[in-house]
Amino acid sequence: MPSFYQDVYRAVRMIPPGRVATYGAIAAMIGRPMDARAVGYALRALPDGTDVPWHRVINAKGTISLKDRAPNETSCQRTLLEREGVEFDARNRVDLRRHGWMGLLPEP
DNA sequence: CTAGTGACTGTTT
DNA sequence: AAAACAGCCACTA
Repeated sequence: MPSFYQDVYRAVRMIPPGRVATYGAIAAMIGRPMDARAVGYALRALPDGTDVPWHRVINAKGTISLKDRAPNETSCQRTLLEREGVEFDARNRVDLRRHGWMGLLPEP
């Protein structure tokens, strides 16, 4: 099992409720500032029913990815975030200035 | 090993 | 503001 996946999952798990983190933030948190893409890949392979709150991970623009994959899934993610307390604007975008969670603690 | 792909990002048109 | 380009990393064929 690649440690990269475990690192990503661990970082996502420590995201507090009501907050969202960008792929870049997760990548930087695990010590790889330019691995945002790989982070997305790791989350993509994540199975349903996992303990990892993958719905709290969004792209840097504050929008939900997967737009070209399945509108159903994106809607589910938006609903989950709203339930957590995250507010979306008219364009389905999150205000990262308010809900954007900065790792605050870089891992050694 | 090389080549192609992708839940990304920052810079440049 | 939106679209295009290039860069980085992990995975698959």
